[in-house]
Amino acid sequence: MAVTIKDLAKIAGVSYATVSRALNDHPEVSIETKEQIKKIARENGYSPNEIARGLVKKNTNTLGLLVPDISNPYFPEVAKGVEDRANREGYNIFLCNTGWNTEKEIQYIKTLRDKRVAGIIIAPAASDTYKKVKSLELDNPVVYIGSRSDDRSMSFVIIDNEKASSMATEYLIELGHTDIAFIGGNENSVANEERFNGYRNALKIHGLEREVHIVKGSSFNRESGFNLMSASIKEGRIPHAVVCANDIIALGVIEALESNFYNVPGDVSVVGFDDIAYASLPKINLTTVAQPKYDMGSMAADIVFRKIGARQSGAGNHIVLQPALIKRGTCRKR
Amino acid sequence: MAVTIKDLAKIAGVSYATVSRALNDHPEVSIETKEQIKKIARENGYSPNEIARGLVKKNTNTLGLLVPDISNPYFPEVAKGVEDRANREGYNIFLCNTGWNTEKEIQYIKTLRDKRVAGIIIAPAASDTYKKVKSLELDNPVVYIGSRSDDRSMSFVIIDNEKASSMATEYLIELGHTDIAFIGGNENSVANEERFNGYRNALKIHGLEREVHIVKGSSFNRESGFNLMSASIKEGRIPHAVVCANDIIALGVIEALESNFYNVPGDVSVVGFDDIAYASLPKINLTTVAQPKYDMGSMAADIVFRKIGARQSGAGNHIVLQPALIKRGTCRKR
DNA sequence: AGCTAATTCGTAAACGTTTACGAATGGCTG
DNA sequence: CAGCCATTCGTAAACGTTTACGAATTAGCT
Repeated sequence: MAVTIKDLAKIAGVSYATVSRALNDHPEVSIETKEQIKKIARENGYSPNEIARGLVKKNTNTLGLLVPDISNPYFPEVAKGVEDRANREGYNIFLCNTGWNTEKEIQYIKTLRDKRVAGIIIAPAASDTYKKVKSLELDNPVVYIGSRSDDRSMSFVIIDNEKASSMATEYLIELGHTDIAFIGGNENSVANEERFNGYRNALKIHGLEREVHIVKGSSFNRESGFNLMSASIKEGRIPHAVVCANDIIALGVIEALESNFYNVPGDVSVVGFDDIAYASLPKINLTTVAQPKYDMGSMAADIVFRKIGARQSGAGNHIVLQPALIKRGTCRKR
Repeated sequence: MAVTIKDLAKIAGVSYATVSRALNDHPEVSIETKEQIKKIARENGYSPNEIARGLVKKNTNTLGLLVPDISNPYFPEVAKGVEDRANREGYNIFLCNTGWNTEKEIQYIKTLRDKRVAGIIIAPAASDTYKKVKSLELDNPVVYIGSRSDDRSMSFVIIDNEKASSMATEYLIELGHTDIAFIGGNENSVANEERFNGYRNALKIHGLEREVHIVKGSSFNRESGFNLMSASIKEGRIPHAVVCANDIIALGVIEALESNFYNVPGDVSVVGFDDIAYASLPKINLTTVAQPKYDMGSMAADIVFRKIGARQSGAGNHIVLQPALIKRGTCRKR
């Protein structure tokens, strides 16, 4: 159907090798024939078959990006970072929404591998993502984003979740809160665990350990935050403050508190995590810890490209960026 | 580097055609050799080269999806719809963020064409997207999502933007507002235009035409909404109500109003468009018109697959879904 | 003129698959 | 036992490119 390089060759009266060279601006073809061939290509609406080209060049100009939930405003931001960076290199990205499901993750990674993507960027769904991926023994460079495994051979770009969470918790402690709860997201998520650890460590350091008020997480979404907080309220457990594993969880938590006539921050202080765009709405005004989402995306892509350049896989690249506590309106002195 | 079908053939002591057939479960190879070959494939970590396969099968199992701004929560939702539907067919999707830029759109489409995607789903950036795309004379099936051109040969899945906008405007009129403003998004966006027309028609029908209070749009984002409303306020133009081309614009509008000490809905009623997830937050509680975002995505993918099945391109498929006015808390009787 | 070197192009192989066609083997029927 | 069909596999071509190698032509130089 589509016009190929051979068709052009027939029209131009040259061999198809010459056509290929002309279109790729090789020096060993004369200016005139180059012009001629390019003209013919234009006139016939020729479009190079990238997949044929990819076969011989062993390069698909394609990256894979796995995110747990593209509906969480955190991820579109990193996706943009990845894509913009990839674009500068002429690469496209496969977006894969894993739904916090490691099965689906592996499924996706396998097809990305079969499609011979040049690299894979993973915002992992759970802690066993790492082993599972490792067991795949991929040839493709992989870089994790948002959380890390302790396997130093893997590359990642993260913020120090634990420290960030500690910062948030200590801020709450400074404000005079002692009964501080943690409401988590997916329990098997590494980021969730790190954030929980940061929270607990901060309490421990300030001698508040016995006050730890854990609400086990379930999912990184509004409903989960709402339900967990509601349940806690129903049990009569009303903490002074709550640190949430996520901004959207925080939104659900606030929703639950206020629908039970607890004022935020009047009665309960709340701090989120991620600083999604909607956290800064005056009506929301959520105190939270910010991550450089876009930059994390572009840096992850950057690492992939470095790995592609350097032929040997080499050691893992590790980038840990600084979080920032954004003090807004959902926390108050007690 | 990677193990190929020929390597497996050598190990198994059969021809590589047999290997191919075995791995694809062709009937003409005996059960035993099939098992044998599959075992060898597993042991050697064989992964089929999809791009080589794609070359001969002329099929990449890949779709392209163009969205203007993945950061607008509307688009991740349709992206999910597209992706989930595509996944059921074993397809992956290239996500392309066009930034409301038709140049970038065309650029993307060209590389998608070169990469021989099976189909392209476009949430167009502007009204001239249609002609530009048409002039590309693509072989790939294309379906538009979110807005249509009058060229009936093109496929699309949309809601009736004009009607939806009319609904919203009439609701405002019913509530007793007469001075109703429209704050738009990107001016050359078709959806924006349709929504503006719906607004104006509603006013006309109710004899309010002279009251039309147009604030020309600039972009589909919060800053734009904020700036336009702020400017209007600065000029002393405080409408009774404002219909926004977008939820995030509405958020910006509300922000501007309230930071100037106008109460919503006490002083000014506001209605948005899209019903993004954050519109339903109690603190936001935005009255808006909802689109079945996820379904629109999956239906668009559906059309693509139908087109792939039917060899001839055929007529355009047109799906127009029903919007729903979601009455929440940002509108009040006057 | 004769030789070398540069320029320009064509031939063919390769990338890793799928698949049409044909060949070999074996079993069955009459 | 001849003939035939079914089963199972191999050979080779094809998909649309890139590129190493070599051939042909021209130009430059002595």
